[in-house]
Amino acid sequence: MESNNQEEHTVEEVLFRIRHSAAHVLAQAVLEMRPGSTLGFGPPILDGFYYDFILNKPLTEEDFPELERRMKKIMKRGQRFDHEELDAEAALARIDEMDEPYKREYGAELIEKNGLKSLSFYRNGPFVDMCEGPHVKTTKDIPRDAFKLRRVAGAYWRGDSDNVMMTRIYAWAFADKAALDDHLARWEAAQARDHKKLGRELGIFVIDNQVGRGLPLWLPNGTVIRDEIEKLAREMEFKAGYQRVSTPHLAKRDLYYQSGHLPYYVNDMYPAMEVLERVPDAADDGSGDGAEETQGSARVVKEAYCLRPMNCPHHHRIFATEPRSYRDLPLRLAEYGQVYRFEDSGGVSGLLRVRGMCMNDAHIYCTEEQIKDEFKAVMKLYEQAFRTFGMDDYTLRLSKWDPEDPKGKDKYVDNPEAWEKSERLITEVLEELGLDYVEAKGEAAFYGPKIDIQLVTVTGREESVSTVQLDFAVPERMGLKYTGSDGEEHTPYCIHRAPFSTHERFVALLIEHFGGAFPTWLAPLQVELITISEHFDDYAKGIVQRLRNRMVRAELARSNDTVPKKIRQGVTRKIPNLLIVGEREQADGTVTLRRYGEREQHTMTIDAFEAALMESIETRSLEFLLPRS
RNA sequence: GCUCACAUAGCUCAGAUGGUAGAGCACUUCCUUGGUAAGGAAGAGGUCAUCGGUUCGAAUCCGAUUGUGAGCACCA
Repeated sequence: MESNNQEEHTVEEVLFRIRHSAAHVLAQAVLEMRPGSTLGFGPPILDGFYYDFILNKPLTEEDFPELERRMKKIMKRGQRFDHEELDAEAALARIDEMDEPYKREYGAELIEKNGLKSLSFYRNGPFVDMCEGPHVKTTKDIPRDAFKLRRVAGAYWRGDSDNVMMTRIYAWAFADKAALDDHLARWEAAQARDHKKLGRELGIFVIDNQVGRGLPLWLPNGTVIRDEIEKLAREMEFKAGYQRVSTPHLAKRDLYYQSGHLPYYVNDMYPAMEVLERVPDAADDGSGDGAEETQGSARVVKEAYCLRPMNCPHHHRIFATEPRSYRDLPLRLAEYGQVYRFEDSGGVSGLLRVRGMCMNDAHIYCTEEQIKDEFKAVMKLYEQAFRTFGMDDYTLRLSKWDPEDPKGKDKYVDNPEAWEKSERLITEVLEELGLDYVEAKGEAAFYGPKIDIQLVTVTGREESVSTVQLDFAVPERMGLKYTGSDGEEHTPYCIHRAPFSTHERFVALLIEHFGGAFPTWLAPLQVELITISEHFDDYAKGIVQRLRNRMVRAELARSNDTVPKKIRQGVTRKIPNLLIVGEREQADGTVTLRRYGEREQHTMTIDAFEAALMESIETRSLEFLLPRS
């Protein structure tokens, strides 16, 4: 796998040229099939390319075979890519000639805003595109058997939902057929790990539309996994000095006005539940102002409740229940709290994007001097958590505010000084811990900067899993105070953190991470007993009971099936440990272990198995530690 | 929310051009008591997502609604 940088760069550049050129060929073929259509952007991407169009008649995936045929024909012709650089005036004239309004918009912007003196065009055969290049020499240099049209989707012009929606055609493209085939095989293997698919197959969760979109029902197997994660989180938090609290799923709407959440969140919240009160006629002046008229009386909103979109205000109220001293800080309040967010319908998906979720939440109230140490402790907690699951393929993202964002006033608390200070503190934490991270401008919470842990799902989407956020704004809005050593009142800082994310998102990622084959400590069913025949059921039942007495999730496979079938079903269910028992085992007081994913079997005494099993569960081992024979 | 596609048994899917449904797995019963990835037989299971329209007749054609998937936007 060793390769020097120069070589790698060359390979990447070749791929870039191929994909970029193939995109032109796609556009060319689309214009053949749909003359008069308009072009958007058509860049190379990670595994291929796409091109955006305004089509005058829709294209669907059914048109792909013909589109691919036309593309191959163009490639066969070996049209030369000719580069042409036109000065601003000539360039705009050229685009007008092409009658491409979106290219025109972009070209004009490049000239006016970016101050380009000239624009670059590429022509191959009859097709001209405004484009920076570079390209391959001729269309023959695009391998005809290494691309595949993938999907048609909608995409807003320039990624702005206020703009027109274009039709985007995605394609895979590689340097040769082997690379494409390899990619397709990988992609299919990834689809098999999709948490939505495995979640159903393994009985982890269902989403029932009589209950509601984005509101998962956790089945018994999924609930076991949640419970195990929660147990781990509680242990880690207890050791780290957290205290647990428990608060309701809703609160009066006014609480969110006071916390300042409402203006930022109103679109993400379920509509408030309003409790109406009947008032006499006289009270209604007929204006209908907040009142609803019903025969002879009017109803006014007496109180309104919101399903909470976050737990913090509840915890803040707990902080406020008694006078706090600096000696009480840091105060760490933890709760697995259920929250509800009215996610846009198009975004809801499986367990990764839901409308009801249970968050591994905690709020750490501390002084300014304590921020860095608390942040560091939280970062270590993450690291430990992720290591436990063997997850190391993630990136840290330092999410900052964007002072230049035109919508900034609606997105962020307006306090530049506090933003700068808190971002500096967090940056120092990352630097002092020696952690690699990327910065993301404009991704901060409204109340402060944060560090997010970003994971890539099997379907290739990047998701935030865990988050640690520094909040310099809300405690003040909530009027939280503590008495400092100086005898004066001060406002605490608040650190919001969720190392285990939400159960929904975390379990989804764990399913994909383990491909549904969970380590023993996490597996819904840890041990299944398989008897050679019914005669050994009593022996097996004794073992099941013995394991259950130690809180091991063990079951006896039903005896009517043949041994090969029971094994097949156990493997299909991805049970980590199958124990086969028959005459030999009964006679010797042993069990024969067949581990998931292994064909080799290990016969050992019940005692030895139990000891090894308990060891791997208690240490939350990713492997099963076989006893030494 | 937007674009496109899709919706048939618990699951995975088949059902050209309109004539009211089929397989495998799972499930139930019986036979089988079998040493490492599917033993055999029988049975039960469907208002073809919902509502409306076209038609003598709709799973099939049209429309709306709901849901799902892939993208786009959003993602505190």
